[in-house]
Amino acid sequence: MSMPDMRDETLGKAAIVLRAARRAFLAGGFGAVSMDAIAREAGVSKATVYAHFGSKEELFGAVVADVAEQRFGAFSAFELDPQDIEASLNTIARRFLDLVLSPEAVAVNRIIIGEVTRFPALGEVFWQAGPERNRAQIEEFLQRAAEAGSLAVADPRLAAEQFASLVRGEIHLQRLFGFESQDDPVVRAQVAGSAVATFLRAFGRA
Amino acid sequence: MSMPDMRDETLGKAAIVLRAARRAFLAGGFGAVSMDAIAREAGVSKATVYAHFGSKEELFGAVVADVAEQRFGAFSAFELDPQDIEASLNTIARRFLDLVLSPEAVAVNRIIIGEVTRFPALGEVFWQAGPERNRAQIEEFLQRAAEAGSLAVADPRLAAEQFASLVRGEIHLQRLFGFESQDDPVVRAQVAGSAVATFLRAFGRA
DNA sequence: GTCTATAATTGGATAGAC
DNA sequence: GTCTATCCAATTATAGAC
Repeated sequence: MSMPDMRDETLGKAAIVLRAARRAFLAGGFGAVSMDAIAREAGVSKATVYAHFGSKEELFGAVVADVAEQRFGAFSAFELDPQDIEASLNTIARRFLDLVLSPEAVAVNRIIIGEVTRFPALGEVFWQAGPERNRAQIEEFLQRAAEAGSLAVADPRLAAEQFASLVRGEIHLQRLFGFESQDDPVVRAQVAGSAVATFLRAFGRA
Repeated sequence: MSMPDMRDETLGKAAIVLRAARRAFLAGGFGAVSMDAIAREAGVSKATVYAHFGSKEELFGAVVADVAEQRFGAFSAFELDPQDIEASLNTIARRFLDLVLSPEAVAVNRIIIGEVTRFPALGEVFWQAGPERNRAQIEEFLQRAAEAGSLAVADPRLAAEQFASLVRGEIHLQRLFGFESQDDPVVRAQVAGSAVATFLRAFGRA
């Protein structure tokens, strides 16, 4: 349970530690962050950290679970109109891109990918919480659009995957590789627009 | 300089250490591998390791440079016929997919992404050595295909990015997240084929 | 250059008082 | 539950002999 709006004073020590650990791990990864550093940043002793979390691995797992519980993937497409197909796809593309390029999402992705060898369970958990939810949302909309006759989509699941891949494009991978450039909204809108244009050439009705 | 075919006896100690470090880092990442382990695996003393590489960071950087130098990205598309567009695109897609899904490529990607916060320079180096080369190869072919009248591509660079994104698809990200499933060639051929089909619907002439 | 042995430090984890 | 103080193992790095 994450309580981002509460002041430290009203939080239990466990929550304070968890919050500090989250900041630290997201910023530095697993290996580069020590329990000493977390305790220091939380303003408690290391013994207190261990009173609530049995080990560094356990604390790390709790952080990941906490982040995942915030429903990273959840962006909705339910209210969008399948008739106005180009505008709706553009909206979806922008929401999706803003989500996957957000600093916190990038940080979490980096950590999971970097530590999945050491913590094999994390990959699946996070895939379900993130990309899988996103794909489901997109698929739902494409299904509706196909039924409304706005798109020629035979396999909505595959089309949703391809749409997501097109929108993510190179920029997502670049971000994972540490490129901080191209952060301006203009580039994002352009990337999203190009992806939608290509998708519509492949699956559009007109 | 990587000399993968040479026996240990003919290699200098530096090369032996580098090779052992490469195996170790690729298997376990940076944080989980100790200099002791590398020295042991190389069959030399730790002092010898430090005689050739000043620090763990420096050794890690040398490994990354060594891997990058093998031209990870280099797959060629020069000999493919732009007239037989579908077959050629399928060949490109398969080569590209086989490359990015190869265990070594996945391992390197994981490490770079996981450690880019600690080693900011690595990201750019590897991007140039990998994805950028691939994109250039694809772009060159699309350019030729456009000139031959096989494709309706206005912006070859953008089209190459979109082609690469479509082919990589979800499966690449899944692999980075640790999914070892779907490794059979049938799935790969199917993924590549779907990507090419969608790409051709968007950019094909017929 | 290479080894053995060891220094120096870090970092995960705990004991014991309150 | 929380703190101070500490233990202990692992790890980076180096000294000194050959």
